[in-house]
Amino acid sequence: MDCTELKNIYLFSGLNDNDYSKLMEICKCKTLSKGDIIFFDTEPYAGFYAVIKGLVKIYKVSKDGREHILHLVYPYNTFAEVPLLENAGKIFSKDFSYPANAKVLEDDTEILLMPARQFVKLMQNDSSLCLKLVAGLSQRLRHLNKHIEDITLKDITGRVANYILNECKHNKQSDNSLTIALPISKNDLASYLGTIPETLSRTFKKMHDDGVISVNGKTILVKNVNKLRVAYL
Amino acid sequence: MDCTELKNIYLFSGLNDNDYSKLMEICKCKTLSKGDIIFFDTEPYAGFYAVIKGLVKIYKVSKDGREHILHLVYPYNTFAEVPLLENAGKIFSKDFSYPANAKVLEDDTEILLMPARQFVKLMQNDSSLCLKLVAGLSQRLRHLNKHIEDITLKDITGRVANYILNECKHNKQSDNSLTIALPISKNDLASYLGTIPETLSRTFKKMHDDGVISVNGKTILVKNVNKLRVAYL
DNA sequence: CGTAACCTTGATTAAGATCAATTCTCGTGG
DNA sequence: CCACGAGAATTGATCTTAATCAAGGTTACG
Repeated sequence: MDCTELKNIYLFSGLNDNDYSKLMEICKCKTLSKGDIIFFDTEPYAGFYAVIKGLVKIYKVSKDGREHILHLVYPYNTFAEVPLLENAGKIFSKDFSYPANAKVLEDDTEILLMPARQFVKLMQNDSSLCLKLVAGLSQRLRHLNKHIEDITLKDITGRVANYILNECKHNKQSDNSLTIALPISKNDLASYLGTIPETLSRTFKKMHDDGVISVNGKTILVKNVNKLRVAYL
Repeated sequence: MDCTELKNIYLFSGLNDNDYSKLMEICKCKTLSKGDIIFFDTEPYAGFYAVIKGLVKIYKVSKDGREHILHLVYPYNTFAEVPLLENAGKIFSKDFSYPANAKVLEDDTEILLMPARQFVKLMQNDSSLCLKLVAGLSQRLRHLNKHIEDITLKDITGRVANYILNECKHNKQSDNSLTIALPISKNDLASYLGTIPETLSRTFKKMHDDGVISVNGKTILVKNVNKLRVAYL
């Protein structure tokens, strides 16, 4: 792996070359397969990660075994920074564990590990890196706030419509009809939206019957973006 | 107001005196009454706030008028930092608006405004402040993650039990029976827990019938902490 | 006092979860 | 290349939870 990948990581974008070479020195690259566990929420904290290629899910399991996905981590995003950054100012202890579970969703997923102690040192001596972190964390906070809003203020149909509309933003084509490809299984999507596969399936069906979308495997053809927005959201 | 109050703000704790006097220079103090609006989510962003005394709620309103409380801000906590910090690195634009609504819940609430532009300058030239921000933001991120976990993985009874148990932590007394005072109306508590007053009332009633708690106005007598944990959570 | 906001209680309804049964899809080994 | 089996997805029937609707009761405060 070369420095280019580091530069693409949003949390690190716009740093100078000196910073990058320092980061290069301390990070460790791994290639993983679908289904691999990166960490459990019981494991001692070793550092945070960045996804270079592939897809990772961060999830929690409730007492009765139900799983809820907190984040889907796409390339060039980082995860599990919080325990590190929250305690960087203080003496760093070994008692921390990861805040959730992380599992790989695609084959040939490449991740970078940033070991905790070394990264803290770097951060404390580098104010531009520090400013970057402030910005990156704030962005994450905003996303999380949005997520809470979505799951508390919208019903399932609204959440699904919202999800589809967001996906549309990324790959915009002709204005009133386009296709999106689900990056995850419908099971996982259901969990991410705070529901179960059966309900998601029924919701898709209802939208299909309303003539708004048409679903084929992991491909969704959005027939009427406007109606999607107006009718459900 | 004196510097002591600034030092008590968690986001700023442990800075040196030079930092405090600089912060003092730029911040503005206000005293507000119950029901006052601090900002709406439509207003242009002016800076972030710290609560010195009293209580503030941060909330969103859904399309059909339902309100959901995202945070309750207690003294020495800050709110609305995200838009500022997220964009500190870039040129600061005036197009931002606040991410949610903020309303005062108690009379004689004192808040501090940190004007955006001035604070950004300060932050960019002060690495210890910057490190503090990283830690503070991370903590917030953790709280939010916890909140998501709570509202997605637990039913209402579980959320209420969870809330009570958390309050118990703060004012711990004898181990198996104690009282807590609700800092907010039951309406607001319901909204914070992602439900409505009727359901909250019924949940309290059920817990009372089970002999676990006893509610009198804003005072809750927890009769059996253990049962609360084991039976509902 | 009197009025408004807050709280409680009951009856009803609706949304979504659960349970159960099939079908579909796809990767693997014969 | 086909067959098999496992996981994924769909569908239907039923049940549970919590929201809604409606009506009193209580509290706080001018």
